[in-house]
Amino acid sequence: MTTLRSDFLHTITERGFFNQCTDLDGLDSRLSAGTVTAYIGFDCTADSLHVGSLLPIMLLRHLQKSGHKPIVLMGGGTTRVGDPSGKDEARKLLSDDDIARNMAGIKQVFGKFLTFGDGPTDAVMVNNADWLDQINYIAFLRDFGRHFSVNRMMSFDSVKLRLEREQPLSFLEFNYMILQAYDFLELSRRLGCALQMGGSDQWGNIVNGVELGRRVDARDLFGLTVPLMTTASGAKMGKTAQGAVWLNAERLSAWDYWQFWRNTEDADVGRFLKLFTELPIDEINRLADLEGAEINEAKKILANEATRLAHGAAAAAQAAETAKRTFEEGAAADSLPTVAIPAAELTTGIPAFALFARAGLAASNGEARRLIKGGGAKINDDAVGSETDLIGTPHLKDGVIKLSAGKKRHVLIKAE
RNA sequence: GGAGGGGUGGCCGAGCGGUCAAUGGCAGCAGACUGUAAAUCUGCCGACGAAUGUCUACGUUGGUUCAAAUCCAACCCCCUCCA
Repeated sequence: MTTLRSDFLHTITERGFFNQCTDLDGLDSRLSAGTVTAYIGFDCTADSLHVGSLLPIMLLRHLQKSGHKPIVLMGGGTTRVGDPSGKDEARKLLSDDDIARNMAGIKQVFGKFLTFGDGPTDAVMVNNADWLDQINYIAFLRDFGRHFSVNRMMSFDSVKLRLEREQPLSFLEFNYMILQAYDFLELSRRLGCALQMGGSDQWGNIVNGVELGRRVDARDLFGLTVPLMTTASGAKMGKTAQGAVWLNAERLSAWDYWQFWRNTEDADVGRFLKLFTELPIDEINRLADLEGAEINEAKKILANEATRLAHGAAAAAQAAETAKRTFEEGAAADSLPTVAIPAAELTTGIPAFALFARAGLAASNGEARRLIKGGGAKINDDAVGSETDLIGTPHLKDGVIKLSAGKKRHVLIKAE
């Protein structure tokens, strides 16, 4: 890789975002010459995005910060088809209502990371349902279908892998890449968009769009992908026991979000700092070189920075403070997740297993019993003797009862 | 349309009349060791119940049987080959 002149490409390669590009030199020149408009598409398959989407979101953020214009494309239309990339099975079809609801949830996330508006480098959000829903089948086939070679489409991983594994691929899904290619063309026509970015699994879809633009409009379009994120031990990024690591506070509290980053594997700290914070590279290198227990300092900084971006400085500071009180001082920080129980019930006392289940520390009474039998449950930092012990008013300390499941999961019980 | 094969717990995958809440692996939870890490080792891992236990589960619906995930029938879905 030779020297890159544009700030954007320089930054993202340095920070580990770069996977591949259709024409790196050409893109570099274009970015150096002036403002470039670029887009990334997002599925509307859930009502929030999760950490898996954070990489492309950060990419758009860097794009905007280096003086270019990001477009967030909501896949309101394409979600109705379903992207087969990287999947062995067709996703179940979502209803239009679901899609609309999901889109509303996702929109909230972007406001934290990008500046929206009407200015030349302000981000805009568009929905591909706006044009895909209008398509006339025959006209579309004649105008664009002829530019796609089925032979070629079969060679793209999203299709090829499915066929090789003898997994079914419906014609509906087969069309996905054509629609995504068409999106790029539409965006280039409507908004002068010249670059599509996405995860490495989107490469085939992106290339198709670049080619369609050249064939139909003789446009120079570019594609760029970011690597697929996995942790150092090979797990997919952003999935935990409780489910995905959501970016919406409604789906996952800032405290849990902070904890997710705090628990990063050692081997990932440097890489994650580069990708998910905006600290200077020198500082990151220094942090990543910390050894042994010292690297915990780097993890705290990672958690602080990442939480600040998604939930704001105040939430990040509070999470950090709560963590300090809870883990370093062993105290019951009053900002731990709290569950209110009617005072009358506490007076009577609640069996320990039932309390753990109600606090959300166990999914069922049975699981709570197992937790207690296995010695992982604590009340006010003392192991619970028996699952049927009555817990109530006598256990209140400073007005709260601290329940712990293992070392990391804590909940405060308060009377109401 | 014809001939085969298959649908089992979050996933993969055994079981093929009772001893099956169902071997094993993965994932997950907890414990030990550590540093709120990884790796490793140990325990747990359907729901409800203090408990003998009760209930719900092996594509769906019926049937045979004292007894079915296991046998039979119909139906639904998937795969392979043939037309």
